[in-house]
Amino acid sequence: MNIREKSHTQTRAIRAFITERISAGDWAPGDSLPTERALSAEYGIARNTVRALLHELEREGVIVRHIGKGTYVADKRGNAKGMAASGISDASPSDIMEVRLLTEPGIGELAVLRATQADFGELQKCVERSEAARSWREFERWDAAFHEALALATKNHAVIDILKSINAARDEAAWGVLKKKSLTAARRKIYQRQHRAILAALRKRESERAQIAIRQHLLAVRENLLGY
Amino acid sequence: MNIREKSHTQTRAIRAFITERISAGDWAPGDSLPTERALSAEYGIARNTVRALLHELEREGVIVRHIGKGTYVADKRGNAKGMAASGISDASPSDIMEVRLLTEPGIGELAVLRATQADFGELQKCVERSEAARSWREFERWDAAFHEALALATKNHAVIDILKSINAARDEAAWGVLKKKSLTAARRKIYQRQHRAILAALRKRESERAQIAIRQHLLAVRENLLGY
DNA sequence: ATATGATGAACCAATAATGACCCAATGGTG
DNA sequence: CACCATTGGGTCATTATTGGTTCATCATAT
Repeated sequence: MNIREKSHTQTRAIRAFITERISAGDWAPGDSLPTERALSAEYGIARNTVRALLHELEREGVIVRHIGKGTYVADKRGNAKGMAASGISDASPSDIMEVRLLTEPGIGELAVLRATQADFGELQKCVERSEAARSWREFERWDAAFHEALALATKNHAVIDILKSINAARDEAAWGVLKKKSLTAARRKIYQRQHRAILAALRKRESERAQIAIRQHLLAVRENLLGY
Repeated sequence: MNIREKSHTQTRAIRAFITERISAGDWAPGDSLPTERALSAEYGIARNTVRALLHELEREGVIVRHIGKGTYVADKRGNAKGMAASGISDASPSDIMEVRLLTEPGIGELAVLRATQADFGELQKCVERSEAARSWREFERWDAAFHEALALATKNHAVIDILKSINAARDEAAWGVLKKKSLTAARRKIYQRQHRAILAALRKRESERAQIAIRQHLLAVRENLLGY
């Protein structure tokens, strides 16, 4: 294939060439395409021209691009497969907190009904580890583990999978700054007390109290995270 | 296998390589993996990068790590394969109905707050199409669409994704028999009335009534589907 | 001559990866 | 018992890569 013919409409030919390589499976969905600079060099056209091209493809939903990461062939729904298989995408921190408030009290209700001693042990471990955490990141991880253990205690696979999705979404980049800023030492203390309160209510099989405790905890988290 | 390409998004390839060696039995369950520092040297990537990799694998339950001891291939749950495509797997019809009862009333609450006229139109369309359906399969599809439209009305991406997961799970094989058997003409009539009741409550922005209507509907579905 | 598209280069912003350094738990060894 | 090497846990500043942006300039067709 020879594309070396400097004409104004040359872009079209190259565009067709690239879409062909994509639809031919040469570049599979989820895969990353060569970088703009690489394409520019490979085809001997200016990077600006490549960019104009890719911009079109992006608008058509054929590809997805991210600064600092690369260009990916869009799959069924525009997830680059580089990221976590979370099942939840495009969700804002506000969205996530809302859905947590929606689901987690109910999860507590089920957990009260079905939790075993082993589940309580796991929850206890999470509480202790989170209290021993020496960094906000580590605290975050054990906090997430606590809420996941709560879901595991329900013995409901659908509940478990949903909470895993939520945790995965929590773990995504956009949160980083928010979490770090919101996790002061004082707030960690509060969260720890709330975690212990939740666990205590579960242990006593007090459904109502457990739900309220979970709700309070999540409201506190949201308040600190988002300011409302 | 050559991974020496030093692109700055190359850890994915190395990650794949490692999981491959694990699933190939190269590193058997219970065995210890090379140390972080060894892997770092072997693959020519920084130890921090290796750590990020292993951290992912740990979260996915593929490996277990202990300070001072080492990194081990997890031996227990068969999570080694990979994530579920839809986000929810292994969930029984009973699980699904439980999680629907847990979440959908709350979704109704949010929908009351945020639904636009367009959303009402979409819901209306689903109701009418489901009533015009000439097969139980078609009815099912519009019923699922109705509940998804409800989620869309919340404008919360996390809620939407979760309901899509639930719908995907509903659509799986194991349900077929149950659904077909449970969907008598009389029951379809009841469901239709309930859908209309839900939509009416939403239109009047009556949160409490909408939630109750949704709950009633789901209880009826569960009763017909599972007998309790 | 002018309009349009392509070019090249410089710079910005987000992300990935690195290297250097420390801490904490574990298991030996003297 | 004390000490120490090993191993994972974590932080931080820095570098490299990648898409995002802008602008002055050149080339070609009309």
